[in-house]
Amino acid sequence: MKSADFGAYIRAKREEKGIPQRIVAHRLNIDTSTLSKIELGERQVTIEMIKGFSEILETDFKELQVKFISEKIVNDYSNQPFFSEAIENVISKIKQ
Amino acid sequence: MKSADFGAYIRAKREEKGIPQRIVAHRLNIDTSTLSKIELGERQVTIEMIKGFSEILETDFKELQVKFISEKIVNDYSNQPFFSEAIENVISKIKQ
DNA sequence: GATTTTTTAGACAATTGTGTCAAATTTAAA
DNA sequence: TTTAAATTTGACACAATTGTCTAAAAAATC
Repeated sequence: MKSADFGAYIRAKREEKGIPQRIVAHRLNIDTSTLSKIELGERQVTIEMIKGFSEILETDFKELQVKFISEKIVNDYSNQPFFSEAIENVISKIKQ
Repeated sequence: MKSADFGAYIRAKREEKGIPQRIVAHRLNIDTSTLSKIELGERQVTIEMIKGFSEILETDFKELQVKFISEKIVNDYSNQPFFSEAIENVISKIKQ
């Protein structure tokens, strides 16, 4: 599961705002070491962290949540046969 | 991650055909103990197993694959805020 | 250039999930 | 009902992943 994508995105946002890892890590109750690894793609971002990231990085929660979930799904399954059919099937399930 | 759903489905198909776990397990190179736990939802079905299941249970691969992936996605994320938006976003990514 | 701050790296223990084995239990067949 | 087959259970070793700690390295500040 490569996907340093999201971690890199977080880093970009953080540097944009000029906030050190120390501050973000504190908000998330994690070590700076862990955050560093997250940004480098060596640790997973969990969905529970998204709200915290959006708040401390002043990024729209909806946007970040959508980005996180959709990238995760694509990373996990897009190379699988019948991926698009599976997504269509998800939509069918939602609409019920 | 409850989701005994897929395991139960496998079991139903297997019993429909009257095939003992022993046979299916052998085809998948796993222990009957592992298969039992899979059917009971105590072990995960991996996507690598789907092809084998479809062959030994004489079930359409596409159908099983779609069922597996879509159920996994729904189980993992459907209770998250902006889930449907995330799925729409996946579709956007696919179409590129 | 020295000092402080930030970031990274590596080692580690803790946690979690895996498949297998052997034995127990349940089910089916004789 | 015995016997045999099928299924389940629990203990276990093994692997993968996690977050933290300490110290090193890199970057920024003075």
